[in-house]
Amino acid sequence: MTGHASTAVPTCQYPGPGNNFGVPDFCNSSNGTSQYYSNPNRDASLIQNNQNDYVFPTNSNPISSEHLQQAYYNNYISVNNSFYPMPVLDNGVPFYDTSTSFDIDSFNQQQQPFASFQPSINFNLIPKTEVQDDLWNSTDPNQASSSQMQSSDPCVQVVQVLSCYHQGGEDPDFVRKAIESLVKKLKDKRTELDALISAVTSGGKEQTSCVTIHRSLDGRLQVAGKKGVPHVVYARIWRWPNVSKNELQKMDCCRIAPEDPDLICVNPFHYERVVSSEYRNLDMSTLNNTQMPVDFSNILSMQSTTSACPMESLPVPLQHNMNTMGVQQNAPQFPSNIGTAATEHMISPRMHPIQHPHIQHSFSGEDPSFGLSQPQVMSTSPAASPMLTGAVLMYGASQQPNYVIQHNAREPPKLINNALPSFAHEEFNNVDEWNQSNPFHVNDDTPILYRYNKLRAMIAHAQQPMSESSLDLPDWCSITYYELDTQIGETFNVPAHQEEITIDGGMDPGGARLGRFCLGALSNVHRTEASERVRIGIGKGVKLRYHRDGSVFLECLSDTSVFVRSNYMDFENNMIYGSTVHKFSTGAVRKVFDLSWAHAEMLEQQSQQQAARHAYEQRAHAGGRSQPTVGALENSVIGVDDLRRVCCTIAISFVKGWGAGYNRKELKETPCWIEVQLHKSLQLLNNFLQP
Amino acid sequence: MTGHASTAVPTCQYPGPGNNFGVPDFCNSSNGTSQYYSNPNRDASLIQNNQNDYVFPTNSNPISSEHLQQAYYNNYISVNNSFYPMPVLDNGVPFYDTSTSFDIDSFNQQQQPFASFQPSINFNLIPKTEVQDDLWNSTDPNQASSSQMQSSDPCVQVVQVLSCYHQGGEDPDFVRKAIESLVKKLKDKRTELDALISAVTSGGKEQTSCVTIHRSLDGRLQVAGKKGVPHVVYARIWRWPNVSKNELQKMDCCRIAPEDPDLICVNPFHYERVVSSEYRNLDMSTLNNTQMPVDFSNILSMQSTTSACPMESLPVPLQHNMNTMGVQQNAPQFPSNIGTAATEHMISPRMHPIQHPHIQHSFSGEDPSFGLSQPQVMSTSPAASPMLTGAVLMYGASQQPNYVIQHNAREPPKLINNALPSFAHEEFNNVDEWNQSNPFHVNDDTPILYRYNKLRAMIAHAQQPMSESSLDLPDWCSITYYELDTQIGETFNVPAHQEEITIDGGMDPGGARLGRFCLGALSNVHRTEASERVRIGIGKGVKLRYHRDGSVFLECLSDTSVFVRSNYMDFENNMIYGSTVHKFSTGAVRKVFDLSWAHAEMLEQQSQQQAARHAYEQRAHAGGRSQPTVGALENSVIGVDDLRRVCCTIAISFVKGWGAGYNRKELKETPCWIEVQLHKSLQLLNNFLQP
DNA sequence: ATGCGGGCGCGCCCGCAT
DNA sequence: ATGCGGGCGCGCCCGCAT
Ligand SMILES: [Zn+2]
Ligand SMILES: [Zn+2]
Repeated sequence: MTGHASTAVPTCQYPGPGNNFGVPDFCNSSNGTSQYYSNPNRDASLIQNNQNDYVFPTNSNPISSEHLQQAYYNNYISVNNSFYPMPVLDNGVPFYDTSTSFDIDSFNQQQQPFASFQPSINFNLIPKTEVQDDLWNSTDPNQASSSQMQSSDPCVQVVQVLSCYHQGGEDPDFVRKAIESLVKKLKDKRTELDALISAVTSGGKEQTSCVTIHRSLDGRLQVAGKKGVPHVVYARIWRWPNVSKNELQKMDCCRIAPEDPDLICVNPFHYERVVSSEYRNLDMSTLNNTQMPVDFSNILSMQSTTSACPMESLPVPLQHNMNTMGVQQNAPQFPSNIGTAATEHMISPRMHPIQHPHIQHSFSGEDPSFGLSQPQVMSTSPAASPMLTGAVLMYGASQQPNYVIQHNAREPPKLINNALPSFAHEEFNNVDEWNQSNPFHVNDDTPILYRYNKLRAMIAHAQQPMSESSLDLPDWCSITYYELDTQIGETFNVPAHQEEITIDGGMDPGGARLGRFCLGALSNVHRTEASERVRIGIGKGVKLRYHRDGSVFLECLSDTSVFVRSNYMDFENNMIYGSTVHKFSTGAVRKVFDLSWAHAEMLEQQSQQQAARHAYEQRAHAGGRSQPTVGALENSVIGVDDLRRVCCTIAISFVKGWGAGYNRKELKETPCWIEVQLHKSLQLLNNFLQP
Repeated sequence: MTGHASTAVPTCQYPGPGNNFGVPDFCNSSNGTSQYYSNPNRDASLIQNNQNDYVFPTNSNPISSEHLQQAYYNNYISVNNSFYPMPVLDNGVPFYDTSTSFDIDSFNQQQQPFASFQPSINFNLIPKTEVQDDLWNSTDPNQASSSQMQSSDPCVQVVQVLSCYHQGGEDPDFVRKAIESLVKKLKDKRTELDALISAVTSGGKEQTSCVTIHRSLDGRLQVAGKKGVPHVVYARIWRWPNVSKNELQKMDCCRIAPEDPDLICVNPFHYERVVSSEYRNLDMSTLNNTQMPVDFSNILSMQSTTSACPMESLPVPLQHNMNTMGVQQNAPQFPSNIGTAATEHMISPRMHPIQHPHIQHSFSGEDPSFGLSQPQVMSTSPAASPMLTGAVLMYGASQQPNYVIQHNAREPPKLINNALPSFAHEEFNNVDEWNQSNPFHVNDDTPILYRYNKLRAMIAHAQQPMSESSLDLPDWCSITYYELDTQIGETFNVPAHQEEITIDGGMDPGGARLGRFCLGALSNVHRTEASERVRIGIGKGVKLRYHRDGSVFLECLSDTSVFVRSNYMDFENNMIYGSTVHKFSTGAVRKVFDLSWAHAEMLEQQSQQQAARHAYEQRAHAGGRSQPTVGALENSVIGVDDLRRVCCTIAISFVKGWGAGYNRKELKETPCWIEVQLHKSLQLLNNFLQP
């Protein structure tokens, strides 16, 4: 990465001798009978350069140089608070900064090597977006329809430009056809087509007028044999790949009423994504059933952080049931190897630790995390397919956290970005502050925040998940003590009536009766020096308090800090699960678990998996051009051991932290730590896994 | 075959405990909201028996008992001069004879063994119609659409009845859906649906009113994704499987004008098949080109009747070109094994000799020859697929002829059916007389007569095929003499200027100069006694006269009869190629060859093969449910050695005949015979085979 | 020009879930 | 009831052959 100013690099490359990236002059159509753009001067915002140049309207809100500098880090230009791929420019001038003309020749000579006219770009940094390449260089005979559009047709150029901005997550063939269809519908409505181009290419930064198409009788359109609601289709293409109809709300700027019988506005920036109303009245009945308590000792015995493949220790039938969260029994045609395959493929870290929130490694152009400006990444494989719309936003079990949130007594949490080089460490008093200070602050546009808001809505409108049947559980949690990756001593069960438990460095082996789990009494012949030293520091340890609503609070009693893995706390702080270590200073008390959250998370996982299965079956049924691989499905579901770790456990390391900024990468490298298994949540999970 | 009266057996079998084959009562629909047949007494022609019986209108023209007796021979009922499969009846009453009721239960219990309730039928005689079975017992998931029709829906029963009468030659899935679609369109037009049922089940014997459906804007409908003209679609299903739009002409009885903008009549018996007008102005330019004469010695050297696989002696490239009549070079994706495979598979006889014109062995229900009442059968394989719509109607090279037409001097030809037992030998003065005497006389409904009429139209409107270039041929024919299956002596060439040639038993080896081919001069050390005796009987032999229009006349000069294979004469007498031996008595003179006919035949073969190739490619492209086999294609094309034999040769056996009624089955078993190769026709054939 | 054949989307229809 | 999703045919469109 060179230090001097450079331009962004697009995901779609237009090699060609021309210096500009342009749309051809619509006035010079060789087809005299075409009604398309036959008036040479109908729009004042158009500046005509020469007969082959189409000049985009000058962007009224040029991006500041500091924004461009930020964008420089990862070769993406940020527009409208989101990252977008930027078309190729070789004049050093950002695309939106001035009136830049597109050269038709650059479209027609894609065979020339890209480097020949882009010498200033370090090509090692250019993300290879294979799907995009397929889009343009496809030799698929199924794409014959696009060949009907002559390359001389200006529609084709517009389609190609608009295709550059699609957000991935859809079948490229579908995206192409959908854009082709839209452009065709707009070709006689020049103003609206211009509005669409401006909206999309500016990423919504420009205020644009409505882009309307005829509304069909049932409000759906069909593209490539697939039906969809128009504004949802195009919102998915250009804004949120996985948005659903219920989540889209018209903004005030849109002049077309939602109930307009003739027209529908498909301007993707005339809609905002909101929490779906479908969760307002969420049915939590699965929690209130009074079915007999089941034996979930198998789940309890799982050791996701210490076993290389914890699923292997389970009985085979349970593995099948568990790994796909009940999907298996509903889909007999489901590949039978999905169980173990998912466990192995999804949890293992596929991603290098990020170095800076703005210096993300970019993956496939189809990756839903593409352009995500949150300081967080997914555990998803970089080879993720376009199907990966319901991907799990979490760190894998052995991925190192990049953030620390410091929890001091009587102080708000403070975020420390340990992924930055030490001289650049940033500190924010809370996530909101961090967001506000972030020049690329996004609102609800990122998958993780959207997802968390959805969970909050579910939690807010759900009934109390603490049903009577949970009173049958003899213990509310069990605690396992580890030194490094080895369990020391027996798992310690905390009975339901003992709502407070202290885990300390004491030596009393009978402390259980007094609500104490004395780690000092546990012997380890292989104990390391580091563990010896840390055990001394445990001191008064920590206190866990169990509330009747199922929530758990943690208080640090020790003189030294404890470091906590609590995915509920990640959620509360809008951090991706597993991305953050929560540092508890002496006296700090925080809620480390919430049963409603856990239940909502399980419901959402189930929903995602059903959607993934549906998509898989759909594609498998459709056959032909985009046969999904099993891998695609694997990537979109979460293994049950992940779910168990996220939803049903808390881990506490004494004295020593882990992750970015610490010597130890993983929790299981810390000298002394405990994992708390929360039984009510495990029971919920188990109920989900029942047929 | 038992001697007592029996009922006909259908191609589709309805096992079930009920005694009747019926359509359920439409008045007792369980769905109260259905508008379908909700008026219990709207049509006086309906007689209600019980709530599950639908009584068909009594046929006003019951078939006479003698017709039924004829039908008894082959287990098919003849209606309207054609054979139709007859639904299962176990009460001994013909379906059309009285008001017979259908029992819904018989449809719903197809799992019971058929024999258990049809004990009076000799099941060895029942043709196994696999395609029909597939239609009813299909477990193809692609046919899920039909499952949407509940078995309680009376539409289903009507569809099933109507499906029984389809003529084969179409994709069964398509047929089913097409009938379903039609019945659905007619369900609110009770009178027209009744008319359709009457028309189809009576095979047109009943005069029926128009059956109309809405006419689409472009006049086409779509069924199972395939578009077609409605009346053509249903005419193909119920009358002529391979009919094309141009061949269908509205009859006077139809009340719907062809140009009616709203309605189209799909009553298949409101149309007649006529010779397509597209042959009226047939382009015979291929004959008039003045291209250089080509070497067709390869064709001349072929000995189709004596070589087991004559193609093998040809150079490989020519084999490829010849076997598929130019299809090969136009279809690079064509299976490369079609060449030799076609030669072997199509020519060998696959059929047992027929015993009686009305006692045909029935083949697949999809076979286009199904129900053919002409005293002729095809050389087509009995395993012919439904694709076989352009099948070759001819006897194979080694199939024995079943008929003799006696040609006496100054008398019209007289047909003798030697396939009948001797006590039942029938003699007719000509084919027309035979047809008139035939109670099942058909008009143009049989493929062979249709085809021949088409050829006649082509001949009538074609230019004279005798182009100037043919004058370049040094010889107008060559003659090969055989004893049994062995050629004796050298092939005898007849120069173009020598328009008459006599083949006699003389001994003059220099007779060629005088226009004589003296067979008596040819020696054979292995000569059999039979050949010795016959050679004595050759006497003055035969005289061939070549006319400038390319036709050839044969005169029998011998005191004994000669027996002639002349496919032109077959054509002239409406006999299937190879089905007939033409017996020439002394003094008889007949035209044995016509060049225009030969050329028309080649054109038609080419057309058929192109259609077959098109169909093959279409299905191969479509893939999925009805992938055609290479065999299906093989069956629809004729090998070039067949074409050479049919179009370019005449064979004459002295004294002894062959085929049914004679001791010798095949020509090559006769003691003394000659084959005449006609060079102009061979040149035409060769031109067809040029790329 | 005209017919012909095929691709594909909206309208219609239907089943399913809630 | 209502929404949702999907099947399938007619209308529209287009390319090709003649
Ligand atoms: Zn709008
Ligand atoms: Zn009619």
